[in-house]
Amino acid sequence: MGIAVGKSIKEAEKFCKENDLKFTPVRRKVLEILLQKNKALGAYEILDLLREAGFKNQPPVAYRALDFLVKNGFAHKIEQLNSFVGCMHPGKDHSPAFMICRNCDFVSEEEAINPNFSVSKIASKAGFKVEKAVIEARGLCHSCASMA
Amino acid sequence: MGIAVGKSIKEAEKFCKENDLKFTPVRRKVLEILLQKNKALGAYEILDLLREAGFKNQPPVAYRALDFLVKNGFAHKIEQLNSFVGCMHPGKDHSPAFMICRNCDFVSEEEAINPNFSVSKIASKAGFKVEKAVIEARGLCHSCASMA
DNA sequence: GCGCAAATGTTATGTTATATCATGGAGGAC
DNA sequence: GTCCTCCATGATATAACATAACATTTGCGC
Repeated sequence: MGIAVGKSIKEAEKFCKENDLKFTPVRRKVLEILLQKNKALGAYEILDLLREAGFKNQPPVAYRALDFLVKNGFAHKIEQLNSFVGCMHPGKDHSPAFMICRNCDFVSEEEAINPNFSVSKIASKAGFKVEKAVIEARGLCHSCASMA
Repeated sequence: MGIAVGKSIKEAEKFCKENDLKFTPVRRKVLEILLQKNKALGAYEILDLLREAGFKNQPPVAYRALDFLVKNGFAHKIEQLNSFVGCMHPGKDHSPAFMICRNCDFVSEEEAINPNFSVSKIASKAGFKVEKAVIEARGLCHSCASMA
């Protein structure tokens, strides 16, 4: 396990303790899987990895853990891929924007907050009150672009 | 049929003629459905409406027509809902941002282009080359917000 | 008419996600 | 400590979304 993964897990543990959330074994394991793989994984891929690790592997096992992680900011869903990534900036209040490489599937999480723009700004013109914004770009990551 | 719907259909027809695209009956009908309903529809809802209109209703019928419409800019997929909307600004080169009301399911399409912001700007810091950006906000539309 | 390419018809299946009810386990009230 | 409640998990089933693969038809240039 990378050291960064261990650190993130510890932070999640601490956050849960402070907020009366139960960081159960299956939730911890799913977060470890997401952080270790460091790419977008579908629920059923996660399920396979859970089985390998000795957990039960019916779909609700993965979806429940993922719901928990997403709801509490430890992971994000990538809507375009119907898959999930571990959060790179847990704990902090943030507006993520995801960059999804079409060649290598790597997903990087950037901060979308920008004083010049915001989805809210577009929205307010339309009289719309934003509660959650999804920003996902598809394209080529630096390393794949330079190979092409 | 609303007059605006007829107008959009005519524009689509013209665009297809000019670009050697076949605006076949099923493609036309799906676009009509999307424009008339003026909200996000799942492929299987569209399929039901196609059947009512006398078309075949196996899944590929809807998905193929939707692929055509999305590819050519006559419709968009709303990733968060796994559903589709007719395009409000067809023909023009555009970067849509969608506002999805969680109360009434109405989806409005705004223009996200802004020279100062852009997903590309966030991306370029990350060395990422954007080919397509998905921006979808969830929240409350003006009319639902004022009722609350 | 013939041949090609694209669209449609048709069957089957793959993939993603949730509903529902049963069971278990930790922690508080008493 | 025991009972109770709440939430998590176990387990089964099915719903919802999407595509693969191959056959058939249609429109069009020659």
